Amino acid sequence: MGITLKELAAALDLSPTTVSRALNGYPEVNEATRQRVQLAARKAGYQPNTRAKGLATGRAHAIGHVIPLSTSHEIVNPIFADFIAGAGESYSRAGYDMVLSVVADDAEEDAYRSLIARGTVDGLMVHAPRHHDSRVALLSELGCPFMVHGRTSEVTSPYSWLDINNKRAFQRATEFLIELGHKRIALINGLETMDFAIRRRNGYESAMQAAGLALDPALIRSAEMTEPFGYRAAQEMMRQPVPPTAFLTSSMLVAYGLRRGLVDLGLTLGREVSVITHDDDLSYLPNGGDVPLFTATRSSVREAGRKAANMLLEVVTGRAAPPLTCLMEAALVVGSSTGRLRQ
Amino acid sequence: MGITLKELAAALDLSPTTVSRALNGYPEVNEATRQRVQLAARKAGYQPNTRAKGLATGRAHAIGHVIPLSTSHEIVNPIFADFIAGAGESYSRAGYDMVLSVVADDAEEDAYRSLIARGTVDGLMVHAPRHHDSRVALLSELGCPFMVHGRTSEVTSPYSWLDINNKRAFQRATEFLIELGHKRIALINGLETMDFAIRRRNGYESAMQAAGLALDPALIRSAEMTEPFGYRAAQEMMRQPVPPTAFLTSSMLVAYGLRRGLVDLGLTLGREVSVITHDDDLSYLPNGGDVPLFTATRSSVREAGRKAANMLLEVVTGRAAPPLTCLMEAALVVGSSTGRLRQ
DNA sequence: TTGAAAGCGCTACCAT
DNA sequence: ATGGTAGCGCTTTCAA
Repeated sequence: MGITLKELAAALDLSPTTVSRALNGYPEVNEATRQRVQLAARKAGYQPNTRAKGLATGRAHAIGHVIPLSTSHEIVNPIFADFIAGAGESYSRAGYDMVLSVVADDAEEDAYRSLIARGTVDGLMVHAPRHHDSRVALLSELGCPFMVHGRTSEVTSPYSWLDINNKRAFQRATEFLIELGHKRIALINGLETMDFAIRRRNGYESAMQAAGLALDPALIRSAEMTEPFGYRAAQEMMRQPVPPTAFLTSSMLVAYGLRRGLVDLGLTLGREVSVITHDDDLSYLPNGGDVPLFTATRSSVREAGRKAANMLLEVVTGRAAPPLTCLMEAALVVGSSTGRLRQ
Repeated sequence: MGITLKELAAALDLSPTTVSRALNGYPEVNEATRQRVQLAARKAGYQPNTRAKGLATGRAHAIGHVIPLSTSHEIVNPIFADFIAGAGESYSRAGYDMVLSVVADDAEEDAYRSLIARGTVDGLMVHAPRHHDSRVALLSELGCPFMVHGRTSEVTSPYSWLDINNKRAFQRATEFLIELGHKRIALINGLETMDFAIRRRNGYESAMQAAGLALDPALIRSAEMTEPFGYRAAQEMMRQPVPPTAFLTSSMLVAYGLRRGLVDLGLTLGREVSVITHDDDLSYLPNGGDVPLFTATRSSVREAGRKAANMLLEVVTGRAAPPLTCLMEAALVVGSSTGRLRQ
């Protein structure tokens, strides 16, 4: 370990009280004393013991993130990882620690309870909310500050959240494809137990209906967003009697699977079939026309993580009163030839 | 919060001492008393305060992972996320917390120092070791138990690590391609400041040299493992006077870029050009012949995380004395048509 | 088998 | 402006 406050005080021939005050910026300390203390602390490499400080103040200076194991395909999802990275940045900057709790599916609620009851964290971030999600009620009841990345429905009490405007994003993407003349647009959606997937489908359906286009169930598919899912969706849908001319999807992994599936069928992307991805950044492609239409890039997701974490910290430190909410618009990059109609 | 030990003791008309002993499995407690205490604790939802326990015992019951910000392209790397997920599993099971510290590049060493000095963690996991990495010396000096995921060179003191046998893996993959008749094999490697990349190159070079094949610098490229890197490598290499007939690479993202780059050139994967990926699992592809040769799949990386965490816990709890080491062989799936020679 | 009491390192209240 | 002291909630001698 390092040196303790008491030892530091003894070395300076001061009381622990004064040293503590000097280090924590209390005004009643003589400026000369403060300088002396700070210098000595730095020289001795003094760092206050987290646990002792926490015990005395009643705050953990830590924020918890709970990751259920099944969802941990999820952790592999760049969206998820980037969000965590962004949040971690904010915590570090604020002098908070991030506690990640990876637990079995059925132990998720216990994990929240435990983190709170043991006093390990001052606040919690809730990931991947389902359309109906009991965690919001649970955490409200437990009285621990929390922030949801996303939203959930049918919750009576207000709660803090930060979300991408998924409905609007998918609506715009669909409109774009429709303007290009597409009529058979396939939606390769995430699991529709998830709130974000419902919203995306709503956006897609709004745009289709507004354009007077029929909703063909054969063109809508929903599952966990993996590569195999994308691959199979591409293969199976293109083998239908009347295949889609465009695919709209939401995940980098699904998009990879889709593209591979289409290429394996001998189709040329952007000519014979279009793939519009939600979270894919393909701006490195040489042809400007191949820039994707529509992206929630890594940097924007990380930004979301930073922002959500900062909002949570506001609440935790009492600088703001919940609920705090934020609806971010997805970045929209226009000019994609991958949205081009079959010629 | 919850109820405290003292309150629980008062309610049971016992001393805190006895309650503590009963709950922590000390043998000298009357079995009847223990039952009574455990029942009451469960009913009251009692959870010991982490910080108080830590203060009293001197252990944090937490393990730290430090993620430098620049590397946090890295966090997006499925390999990295899966490892964390696996480690998190082990920690949870052992009743340990995982503390993730995301910090600016130049603050990495400080982050380690701080985590240790503040007593926030009992042990540390070191990620993405460079070929020459000062962190091992630092942590050895600080005397904090740690475990490296990977290895580093030129370190005098022994240290604990868990690594994939990268050299052997790439050697075997190269041999496989050579057996298929490939002579111009491109290596699209990770950043060669990283230890794993050096080892992979060594494996590749050994196999090439053993087969009497020349090492063409034009066929070796090294950079951070992103999609754009793969795309550009494919495009540029295939435009050389004598292009490669096969690509050997190490990352899912690079492989995606590579494949897209090749497809954009109008080439057919597995027929005109081969791509062998280290960490890609494409076993979902319908054609058995398209199963990838060579994988460090998500599940195996997660397994590595679990294992590394368990080893670290062994050291932290004093059940084993460092250094603990483990060299895992990469899974090898033979029979890939993506390794097929140009026909 | 149980309990009293002294800390762990820090903060915060009450004095001076 | 500085110091004494009582905890925060738990574990751990030492006694009984």
